[in-house]
Amino acid sequence: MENLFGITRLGDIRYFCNMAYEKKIPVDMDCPLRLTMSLIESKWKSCILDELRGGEPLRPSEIHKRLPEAAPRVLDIQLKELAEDGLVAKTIFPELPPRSEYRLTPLGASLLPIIDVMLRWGEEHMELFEKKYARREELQG
Amino acid sequence: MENLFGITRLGDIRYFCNMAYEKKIPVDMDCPLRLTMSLIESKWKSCILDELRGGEPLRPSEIHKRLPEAAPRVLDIQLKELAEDGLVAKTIFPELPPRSEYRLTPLGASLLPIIDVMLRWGEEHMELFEKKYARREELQG
DNA sequence: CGTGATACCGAACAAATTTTCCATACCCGA
DNA sequence: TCGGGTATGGAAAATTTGTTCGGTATCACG
Repeated sequence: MENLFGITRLGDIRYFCNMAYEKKIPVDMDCPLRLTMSLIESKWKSCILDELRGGEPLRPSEIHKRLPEAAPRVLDIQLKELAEDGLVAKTIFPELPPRSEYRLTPLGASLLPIIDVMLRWGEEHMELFEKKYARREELQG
Repeated sequence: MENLFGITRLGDIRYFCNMAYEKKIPVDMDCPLRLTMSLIESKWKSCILDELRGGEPLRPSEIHKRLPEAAPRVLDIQLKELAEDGLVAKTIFPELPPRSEYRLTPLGASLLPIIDVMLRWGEEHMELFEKKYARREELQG
């Protein structure tokens, strides 16, 4: 009935991914699809994984530069969540000014085929959606 | 500066998917990854596509039965969005009591490889996340 | 006549996510 | 000293998404 934590029962197993936000509704991980989606569905996570695909570690400032449309605060949060979920590893160097690096873990790298196929699908169908949806040229940016 | 429709410029191309909700921030479809994600990232869309994968059309009531944990209202909304995005086709039969069917379009079917790879990844890593995340046995449902 | 199934939608509310602004603390160069 | 870059986080507002309840309408069954 209620959706409060511990009361709603969505499945036999209760997990809480994405701990940067305190959730009241547990992620239902009985469903493999929803498990996978829950790890990558936030706005910029798939893009972050794509930026890290090469294997070389990236500093947060570099990730910000490569995804300039993302609010820096969101990238911070999503990097933290990706790290908590074990998809990226963070290395902090005890230096000043501060320096840190994020790189894909093997678990995160195992998601790359998913990123690949989504990327290809998007490239192949981008033109279709350009035509499909109304273009709002009258609004000047 | 502002995020109001028509003011914020996120890219050269402005689209508004998921028209069941009026959005103020346009979906940035310059990025192929975000285009693909925007079509399937809602809570139950990937599951709906998975249910329709066989090719045979399903009635809404049947989809509700197969996804009992989803709120019926959400399935209605997401089916509508999937139809608006061209991923499923809806057939309305002029009968009483009312009858309708949803089936995958070729465009929607072209997403199935993505669903497949996400489903397999989830199945292969479900056990890992069962161990990884705290089990909340003390809360009885 | 009352109940239930069918499909769908409005509206208010709850929850989750993103955005925005500000703050910490240190270093470097002008 | 002032401004900029570095990494990170609090906090509140804005936005998006999901939930819940109730309503429309018609038919069939008991």
